[in-house]
Amino acid sequence: MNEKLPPGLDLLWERLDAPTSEPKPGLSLSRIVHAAVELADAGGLDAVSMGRIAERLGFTTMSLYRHVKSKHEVLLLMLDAVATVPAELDEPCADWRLGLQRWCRTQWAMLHTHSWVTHLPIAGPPITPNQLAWTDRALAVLRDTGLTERDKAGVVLLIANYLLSAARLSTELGPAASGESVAAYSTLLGDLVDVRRFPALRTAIDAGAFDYPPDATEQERRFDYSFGLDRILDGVAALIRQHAG
Amino acid sequence: MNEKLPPGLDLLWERLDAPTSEPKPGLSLSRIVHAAVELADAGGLDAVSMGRIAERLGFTTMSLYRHVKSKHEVLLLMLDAVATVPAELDEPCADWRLGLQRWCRTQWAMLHTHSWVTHLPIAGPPITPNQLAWTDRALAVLRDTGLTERDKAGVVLLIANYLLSAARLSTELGPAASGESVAAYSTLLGDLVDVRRFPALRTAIDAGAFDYPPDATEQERRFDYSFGLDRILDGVAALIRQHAG
DNA sequence: ACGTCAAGTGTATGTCATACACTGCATGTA
DNA sequence: TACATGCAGTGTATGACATACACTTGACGT
Repeated sequence: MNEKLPPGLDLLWERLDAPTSEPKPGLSLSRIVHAAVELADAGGLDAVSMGRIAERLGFTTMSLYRHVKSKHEVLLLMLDAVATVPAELDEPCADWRLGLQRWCRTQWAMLHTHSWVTHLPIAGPPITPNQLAWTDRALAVLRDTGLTERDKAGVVLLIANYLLSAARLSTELGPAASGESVAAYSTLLGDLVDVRRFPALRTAIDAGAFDYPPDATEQERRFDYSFGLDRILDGVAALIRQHAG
Repeated sequence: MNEKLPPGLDLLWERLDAPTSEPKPGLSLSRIVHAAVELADAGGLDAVSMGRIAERLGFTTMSLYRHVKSKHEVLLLMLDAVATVPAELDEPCADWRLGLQRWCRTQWAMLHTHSWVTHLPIAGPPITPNQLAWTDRALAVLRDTGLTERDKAGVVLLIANYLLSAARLSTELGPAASGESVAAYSTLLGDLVDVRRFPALRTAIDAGAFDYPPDATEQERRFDYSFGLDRILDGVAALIRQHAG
C-alpha cells in the first residue's frame, strides 16, 4: 500500500499510527496537532497559525516544519485528531434508523465541540483514518437493510454532508446564546423582503416560518438538525422498502 | 428598513439596486465585482485578491476601498452577482417534485459554472437578494403542498444545503475530466482500508460501491446529485402525505 | 476665485506561510 | 578516542496579502 498517497496523507496513515512509546521532550507530531486543536477550539480556525502553534509549544515557527510538510497537513491532522469515533458506536444496533440517529447525535456533538471543523477548507470525500471509521460505522448500521453497497455508500455520504452543513449553519447562527441570532435573522428578513419581488418568501415570513415562539425552551430555539434528518431518513426508508418489495 | 444591517450587507441591498445609468469611466462597484468574478472563474477563490482585482482594472489596490469596505464584502457581492435566478424558474410548475428538480438542475448548473461559490467562507442562512430570490422560487414550488410554511422553509434549506455540498464534492472530485478522480479515490480506498479496522467499509469497497463500471458513459461517471436528491424528495413526499392524511 | 468633496494614489504596517542556510548535539563507526 | 553523519531546532529573508492613513488632484457649486 501507500506507494503514491496524495500529498499530506502519508502522515495520517503512517507516522501517527505508531503510538510513540513514552513522552519524550521536544516537539512531536501529536504535540503540534494538540496545540493546533487547542488554538482552534479557543479562537476558531483563524487563530491557527504556524507561528502561534510554535509559540504555544515554546519553539520557533520553523521548527514545526521538521515534523510537518505544510499547514494544510496540520489541518488534515487536526481533523483526524478530533474525529475519533466513540466506542458507543461499535455496539450493533438492530434498527437501522435508530442506529443512524445515534450516529448523527454523536457526530453532532463532536461537530459542536470543535465547530471549526465545519470551516475547514477540506472538501473531498472522507479520506483520513477517523473519517473512514465514521463511514464504516454508518455502513455497518445499514448492513441488513437489503440495500446495495453502492446505495449504502450514497446514503452515508448524504447524511454526513447534511450533518456538516447543518452544523455549520448551527454554529453560524448562534455559537453559544443561540435563539437570539435566529430571531435577528428573522427580523432582518422581515425588513428586507419585498412582497413583489419575493411573494412566496414574504408569505413564509408572515406566517412566522422563521420565528420561534417567544416562550420556546432553549432546546427549541437552538437550530435543530432533526427536521432535515427525519426527511432524509424517510427517504432512505422508502428506498429500503422499494428494494425489499 | 435597513436601519441596522449586518456589516457588508448594505451594499447589496442599496447601492447595487440602482442600475447606475450609463457606463461612466472610472471604477464602480459592478466593475469591481465583475473583475473579481472573472478572476475566480479563471483561477478559483485564491486568485481573488484586492491587488489583482485592481490590477485587472488598471487601478491601484487601495482605490477599491473607495467602493467597498472590505474584501469580505467583495465576496458577498460576487456571490450575489453570480446567483441570478433564471427566468425559467418564474414559470409555475404544477408538480412540486418536478418543480424542485428543475430548481436543482438550474442551481446545479450555476454552481458548476462558478465552482468557487462552494468554497466561499460564507456559512450563514441565505441573505443576499439573489439568494433570497432562489429561496422564494423554491417556496413558490411548494405552495400548494399543504405543508406548513415552517416545514416548507425547512425543506428548502435542506435541499439548498444538499446541493451546495454535492457541488463542492463534485468539483473537488473532478473539475473537468471527472470519473478519473473517482477511480483514483476508489483505488486509494482499496489500498488503505484494513478489514479489521473497517469491516463494513471493506465490504462496500469489495462490492464495488466506489467503482464505476469501465464502460460507463461520461454522464454516469460524473458525480451525480440525483441519488441524494431523490432520497430527500421521497422524504418530502412522505411529509406531504402525512400532512394530507 | 474659493471652498468642498469625491476619486484615486502611495506609503507603511502587521500577519502570514514558507524557502534556505545554519548550528549544535547525539550517536555510530574506525 | 577521533571523526563523520544526520537530525532537531534556529534565524533570517522573501513575497503575498489586507488594510490603515495621509495625501493629491480635479470637478463642481457658490
